[in-house]
Formats: sequence, structure tokens, C-alpha cells
Amino acid sequence: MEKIRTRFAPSPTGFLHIGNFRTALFAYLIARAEHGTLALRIEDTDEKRYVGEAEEALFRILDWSGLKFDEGPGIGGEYGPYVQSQRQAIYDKYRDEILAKGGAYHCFCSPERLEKMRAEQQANKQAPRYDRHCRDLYPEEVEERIKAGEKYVIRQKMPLDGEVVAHDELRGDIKFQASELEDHVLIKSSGMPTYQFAVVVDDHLMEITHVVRGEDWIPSFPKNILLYKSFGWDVPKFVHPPLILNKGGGKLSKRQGDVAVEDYRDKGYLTEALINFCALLGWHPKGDNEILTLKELEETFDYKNIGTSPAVFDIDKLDYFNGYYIRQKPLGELVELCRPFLEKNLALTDNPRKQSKDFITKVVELEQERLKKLSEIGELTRFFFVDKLDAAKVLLLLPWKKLTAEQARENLKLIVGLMEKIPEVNWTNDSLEEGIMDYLKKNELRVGEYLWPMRVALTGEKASPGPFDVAEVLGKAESLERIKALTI
RNA sequence: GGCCCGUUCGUCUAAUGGUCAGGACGUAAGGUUCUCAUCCUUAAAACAGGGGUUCGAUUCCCCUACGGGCUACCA
Repeated sequence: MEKIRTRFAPSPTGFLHIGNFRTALFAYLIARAEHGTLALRIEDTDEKRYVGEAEEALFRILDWSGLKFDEGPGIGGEYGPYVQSQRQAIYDKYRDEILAKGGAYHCFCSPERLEKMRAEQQANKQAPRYDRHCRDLYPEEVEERIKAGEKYVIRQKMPLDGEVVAHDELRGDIKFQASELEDHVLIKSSGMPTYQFAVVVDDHLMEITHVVRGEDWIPSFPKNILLYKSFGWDVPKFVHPPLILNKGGGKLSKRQGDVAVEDYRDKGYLTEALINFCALLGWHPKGDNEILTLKELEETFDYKNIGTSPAVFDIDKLDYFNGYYIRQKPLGELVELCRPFLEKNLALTDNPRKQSKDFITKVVELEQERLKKLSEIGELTRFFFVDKLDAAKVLLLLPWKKLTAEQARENLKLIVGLMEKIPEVNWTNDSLEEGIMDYLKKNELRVGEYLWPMRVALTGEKASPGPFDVAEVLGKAESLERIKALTI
């Protein structure tokens, strides 16, 4: 069987679009599922758009994502260079070849003429399309004008009639009328290739067997096929995953919020969650289990199961996956992941104990099952780090059901008494719970009327981990101090 | 406008020429020694519409509607 080779070919725009990331994931999975090869290729032929640092940023976020490439810039491989701006000599060679084979022609039309042409076409309600003005120039004329220094582009010569059948692995045959196809530009006047030319040449030269790219490329699909044929090359398989839509149903774009993988990383989403979630956007596993790690995906992925209808990006489900993977994280790793989000809290205190790894670990442990995003850890654990709670806020939260603030404060006195009996060395969640719960039950007291004020006194929050957990982490001295502040 | 792609619960999606149309997220209700969260149980929730083909269509075909994409010397 033919060995599968796929590639991910982003252009460095400064950030990694989540849709592109999903495409990369699919390309990765298609290769891995068959023990094939995945290459990374940088498509930087757009001089206007090129941003120097964008490439570095791309490598960084790709690295974060956990997707590993077998070939690419900085990785190596036998099909390099993997950056299109370094392949100019190759494009020059194939430009000459396609010209010689009659699959393309020189076009000397000025941008002004093209613009005027389009305006007229639109005024006449025609489809704006190059009028093939230069398609049939005599070779002598072409040569002369080139010699004279006229600027020109190279355009692809489309058949005038007939049908082009493009086979998509997901959708089957897609038919296009050749007459609908435009003689689009292959080589710009700068000499650099357009995407349409570079992809075909590169995918062929790099021996890509499965071209994976978004559905938005289907309109140019027949042109690509024609180019392969003009060169006399075999056409690889094409897989066009459906687009990812925003909540409103439109294409996911920068304006509607977070489309960059970097944004999700910065908000505290885990790569595991992002990968699992994105894989399920348009693809589904065989069974009912939707929780799948990259490794499991590699084992079960079958691109034939990729759907064809666009998928709406549902942040709630992403959050669910993220919470799930956060809960699964070994505590040590989670602490490191949370650290950047804890900086502000750490700055709230001078207490070295509260800045210790031990303390931070305990704090994170208590919030682990409550976290949906790592970024929430700061707000959620702030009360642990402050030296004094906001007294007014605590007082406001003290009443519980029919219990008044006054009664709550009375109840707290009892709690203080019980807490004081527990020796420092035995100051744990378990012994606190034992000491307090046993007493409350024995005396048939309402648990909530004691635990609610206790927890509020310790945290100043209406939602938080349980009072015994918090007390243990805070330590005997500070716990008593916080509660006594209300009983005086 | 033209060309192309698509249409199953709110969302991601299964299944099938004859099923109570399944799962997940979300939502609602309940349970789990205070809150939140976790976990568990239960519930509501879908085959876009119209024609065919067929004994029978959600499933196959056609049309319509709706949604989306493309329409650059951008990718």
C-alpha cells in the first residue's frame, strides 16, 4: 500500500486560526492513523501580508498544540526547503515548464485595465472574470513586449468547454463547467507564484498523497486538477473538511471573538481539550465515547468518517472537555499550568508560607474539580492569599436561610470553641470534620446553620470549597483569626 | 448575480428502506452530611418543505426553501 503523506500548509498571518488548527489536526490524524508522514510547509508567497515574526509565533503555537511534524522548517526532511519563499528557483523552473506545455500564458494587462474591465462586467451584471485579452497573443509579440520591459503575469489556460470532474474523498465527484473557470494568475508580476501555482507544484514535489484543506478551497479545486493534468502529473487525493462556523452561523472570523489558538491557550484551555473538541467538529468516533486523547484519536481516526456539513463552534462543549481534562491532570502538572494565572494572588501577600509551592499546590488541589479554565484559578483562590477579608462583604453573606447575621455570629463562637480543641499537629480536614460534625449531630443542631457561616467567615465567598478543606489549608492560626474577627 | 457545498434535538453528531430515531454538551428536576463544583438518576428536545420511487421512506431521486463558501497579481 502506498504510504500516506499529508501536509499542513499555513501562511504566517500572526496567529493560528482555530479552523486551520482543526485542518492541521485532521492532516495529522490521517497521516498517523496509517503510520504515514506529516509535513509542515510555510506558504509565505504573499509579500503584502508577510510579517516577520509571524513565522516564529506559528512555530511556537504549533509546538504548544502538541501536534508533531515529521518534516518541515527547522525539522528537516528530504523534500525541502519547506518555506515557499525559499523555493523561488523551483517555481521558476516549473513556470517555464507549464508555459512550454501550453498550460499557461503571459498576460500584460495592467491592473487599471483589469479594474475597468471588472467594473464594466459588474455594471452589465456579468460575473467578474478575466476576459482572456492576452490569451492568444503571437509568441513574437510576447517576446518583444517582455524584452521591452513590460510587466506581465502568467495565467493558467483553462479549457474553453467541457466538464471538469473533481473528486473529493468526502463528497464524491464534484462537476464544474470548464467555461465557468477563470484564467487566474499563476505567477505574479513580481515573479512569485500565487497559492494556486505553489500548492500544486509543492504538493507534487513533496509527494503529498492526501491534500487536506478547508472546504473554502473547493471553488479552485477544478483549476488545481487542471494544472496537475497540464503538467502531466498524478492528482493526489483531496480531503476538504467542512468549515467551522460561529454561533451565528457565519464563517469563524476574527471579529466575533476568539479564533486564534493563542487566545484559547491564554485563557487557560488545555491542548487535550482543544484537540478532543476540534476532532469532534465534523468527525465522530465509532462508539459512544467522545473523550479521546490524541493518542486514542490516532488509533481510531478514519477520515472517511469526516462529515460534510459545517459545524458550529460550541464553546460550552469546549469548556466541558476542558474541565474534564483539568480534573484528570496530575496535581503537580496542574500546579505548573496554573502558576502564570496565580501571579496576581501571590503579589497580595508577603507571607512566605503562602508563596510556597506546598501552599499553592494545596490551593490548586481544592479548586481542581471546579475549574473550567485555568484562568479562573486567580479569582477562585484570591481569598486564600489576602491577609484580611473584606469585612463588610463577609457580614453581608453571613445570614443563611432563616438564620440572621447575629445568630450566625453566635454559632461561630461555638465553632471557634470546637476548633480550638483541635491541636495544631492534628489540624487536618478529617479531624476538623470529625470534631465539628460529631458535635453538631450529637446535639441535633442544623448543620447548615453552622457550616455556612463558618465557610463564609473563612472565605468571604458565597461559593467555595468546603469549610474543613479551607481551614486545613489556611492553618489553625489564620482560620481562627478569620472567624474570631466576626465573633467579637 | 454566477458557480459550488450543505440541511437529524438549541449545539456537535449516530443509526436505519420497517427502530420507542441513539449518544454527548447545554437546559430542567431530583439525589449525594452548608454553598459552589464533582458524581449519579430522570426529563424535555430533531429527521426543513413538497413531489416522486417503493408494500413502506428520516434513509434513494428531483424540485423548492434556507444556510454557508468562492468569485484578487490574499491564502
